[in-house]
Formats: sequence, structure tokens, C-alpha cells
Amino acid sequence: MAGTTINHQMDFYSKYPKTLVAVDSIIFGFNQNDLELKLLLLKRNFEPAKGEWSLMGGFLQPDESLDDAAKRIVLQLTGLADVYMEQLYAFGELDRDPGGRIVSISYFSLIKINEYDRQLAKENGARWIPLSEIPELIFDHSEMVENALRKLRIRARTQPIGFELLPEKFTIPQLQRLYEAIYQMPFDKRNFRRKLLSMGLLEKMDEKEKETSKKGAYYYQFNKEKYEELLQKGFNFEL
Amino acid sequence: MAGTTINHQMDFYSKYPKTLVAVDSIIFGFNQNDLELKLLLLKRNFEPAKGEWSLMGGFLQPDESLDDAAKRIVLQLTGLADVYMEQLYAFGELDRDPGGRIVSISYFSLIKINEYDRQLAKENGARWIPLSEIPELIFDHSEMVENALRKLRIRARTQPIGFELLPEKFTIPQLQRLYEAIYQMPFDKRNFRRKLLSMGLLEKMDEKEKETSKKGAYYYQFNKEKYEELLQKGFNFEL
DNA sequence: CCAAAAGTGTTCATCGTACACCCATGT
DNA sequence: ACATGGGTGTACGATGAACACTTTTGG
Repeated sequence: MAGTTINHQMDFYSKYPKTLVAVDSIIFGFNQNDLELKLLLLKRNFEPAKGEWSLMGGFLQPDESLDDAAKRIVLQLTGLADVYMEQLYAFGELDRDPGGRIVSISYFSLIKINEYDRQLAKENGARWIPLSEIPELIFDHSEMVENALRKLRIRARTQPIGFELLPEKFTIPQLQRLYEAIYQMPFDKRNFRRKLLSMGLLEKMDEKEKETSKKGAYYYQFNKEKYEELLQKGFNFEL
Repeated sequence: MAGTTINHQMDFYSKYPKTLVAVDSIIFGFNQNDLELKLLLLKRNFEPAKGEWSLMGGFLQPDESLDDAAKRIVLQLTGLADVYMEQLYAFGELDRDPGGRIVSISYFSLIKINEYDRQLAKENGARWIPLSEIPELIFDHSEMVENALRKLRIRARTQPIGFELLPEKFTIPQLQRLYEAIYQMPFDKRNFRRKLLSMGLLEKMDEKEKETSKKGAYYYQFNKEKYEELLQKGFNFEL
């Protein structure tokens, strides 16, 4: 490919060495039934390390940006196109992949677990694995996961991203259970509710969720416009 | 270079497209005389964008890790080998560099401004530029700088990295001036001193600094061992 | 003796945290 | 009627923020 001109770009740098670049995606989901945060992992069906557990990944193509590659990878595995995603870190040790020298950039994605394409995931050999049961992963993927979890915990405290893991409408207890799963610790329900509602970002609906209790819990919706508006005024989300 | 085997690695991935990878370094320094945080920037002496201001950067070599490349780049410009450094972000837009498709990974470095090799920097066309006077930079380098500054501000609040920008021994007022430069706001000197000393990470010396005042201010040293020890016990640095 | 920077305590408001009881309803 | 999860208010301690005067000493 050396010498190919893309996008009307010049080619001033053709004498410099190129590197294989990959993108690996840590895909988080939350299932309200078993109350555990999960990762979408897959068994590699190619060499090296065929048959072992790994993250979903792929090589960066010459005509796509890093973000595009990350989107493509999640789309390929889940069928979802509009997914919350954040770049995490570039892993660049020489021997991180025994199959060749690869620089890999990790992204984490938060998906609404009820919306993904089960069929597609199955075809790719993917499975949802609870955090507590994550197996050994290939190469430095375990490090990527730890790193992602650390960042998720920081982000979830300071940005309203928990909602990305829940359906459009959700109840306060559901939201609390999500945060408890993320931080692996219990929260006081009065304090939790007060803090969240005090920010004025949740809109109460008339409808109740009646599956998990006889009394039923009111559904709420996250008001993104309101959040953007408050952001302008210097508001800081903080749990 | 395709097909080269490094480090006893196999070559399972030779059919995939490679990309040019660069590392760009945002180098911070602090000069106590003019009380401004500064960046080490250079005028590019090669095409494209020759003569314009940019960050120091370089291409990733096949036999070095990303971290190694970042170290090499800072060493080339400053002569310093042991520098605090942190990876920031991978920039991967297709058209970010008009000279060709490059994925660039940014790092920030904190250096003790009295220790760098002035001669070497000069030869490379580098200059220290105060934050308030940063010119237009090439490509997305301005974005990299903003990004670095944001991260530096977050880090300096939650990790004891300010000391990387000061000499081994420093006074409390000097440290305060540094933080005021980082956050571009004044701090209350009583609160500042109390909070820092209360962590027990600074060791008072007998010597006084007498350049900037007649009374003189005691020198302190940061006790790294103590910090590591406290870290184990769950301590969190927080300014 | 005076200018200039270093050093020192207290008060108040705010926020996080701990904690126990009533409510609604499906079975 | 009772079991189950939803919903509510208050008190206390800790922490961050504001604020003014004394000390030292070179010139």
C-alpha cells in the first residue's frame, strides 16, 4: 500500500516505517435480572491463540479513523450503530501479541443489553460474561479490561453515562442497582435518590414498572437537553 | 519491512494493512521567575508545514514501544532521560496531517526546567512559550495541547505530580505559585499550606531560600517513599 | 524604620453519611 | 393479612472556604 494517496493527501512520509494498528473494544452491558455488569467476550476463531477468550478487535483500515474502526467493530459484533464509546489507551509494547508487532488502541462501549443482535453475537462466538467470572484473556486484554473498568468507575461518577446501559425509561431502584454493580458496593437508597433527583436531570413519567414489586416504581427518563444546557452554565454531574 | 520477524514473533498478520504511527510530546516546564507554565515548542524544519509551530514528535520505530518512542523524543529535544510522562490520547482522523495518513499518540511530560539541555533544544529550534502566548500550531496539535492541559489539571489535583516541575527542594510559596500557574487562579496561602502539610508528604529542611524574600522561606522535599507507603494503605492525594 | 514576603487559627456554611419507618399492592 | 420492594426526612460530623495580623530581615 505504500505510496497510495488518500483524500488528496501528499506522501511526505513514505520512507518511514509503518506499523500494524488494531482497535480492541471492551463492551459493557447490564442485565437487570442478575444485577451484574457484564462484558461481551469472544472465543478467538483464528490463530494465534485460537480458542482462547479475548476482546472483540480488528485492524485499522487505511480509509477509516480510529473512532470509525471502533464503531465498525462494535457494529460487527452487536448490530448496534449508535453506541456510547470512549477511547481508553494505546497499548504499544513490542511483544504484546506473539503473532506480530501490533499497536492496539482500546475503546470501551456501553450498550443497552436488550437491544443488541443476539444472532450476530452468537455467530461470532461471543458471550456475555459477568465481571466476577471473567476468564484469563489473551495477550494484554486482561489489562485492557482492568483499565476500562477503572475508567468506567471514574466516568460514571462524574458524567451521566450510566443511562447508556439502561433502557430509555428506568426506575430509580434499577439505576441504583446498576451503580451498585459498577462499584461493587451498596448505596443508601435515600441518599442515592435525593442526589440524583436534586440535579433535575430525570423526568418522572406517569407509568410504573410493576414486574419487580407489587407497589411498582415510577419510570424516569434522562433529559439530555437539560443536561447540555446545564453544562453550559458550569454544572458538574457528580454522584 | 513487511515480513520482518522481530523478537521471535510469528507473522500471522502480514496480509493486513499497516499505518504510520507517530508520537507527539507536550512538554511542560515551570519557571519560577515569571510564574508561568510553559510549553517547549518548535518550528518545523521539514515539509509539510515547514516553518510553522508544532509539538516535538517522531515516528514509531519497529523496535521500540510507544513509551520508548515518547522517551526518545523527549531525550532528543531536552537531553533528559528520566522524565515524568503520561500517555494521553491516540489521534486518528484520516486527514489530520496533510502529509499523509498518520495515527499519532500524544504524551505529556513534566520537566524540571533548570535541568534541560539548552544547547540541544536550541539546535532543534525549540523555544519555551508561556501558556498565554501559544501560537497557532500545525494540524491538530492545538487540540493535543488543550487536551494535555485538561489532563494535567485533573492529575495535579489527585496525584503528587507538581513536584516533577520543581527542583528537588522547594518552598511552599514556590509550590503554591506553580499550582496557581497550572489552574490560573489564586489560592489562599493558609489553606494551601495546611492542606499540603497535613498529608505528611513534605519534609521540612533546615535551609532557607532567601532570594525572593528577606525573611526567607524554608525548603521542603517531597518524600516519595512515604507517598508509596500511604498509597498502599488507601491514601488519596487530593489538593 | 520600612517594605516585602513568610507564616499562622478560627469561624461558618456546605455536603456527605448514617439511619428507621410507612406505603401500596399482588397473592 | 402479609410479604415485598418503593418511597420519604433529619441530625451530626467532616470538610472546604473565607478572612487579618504578626514575624523576619535586607536595604
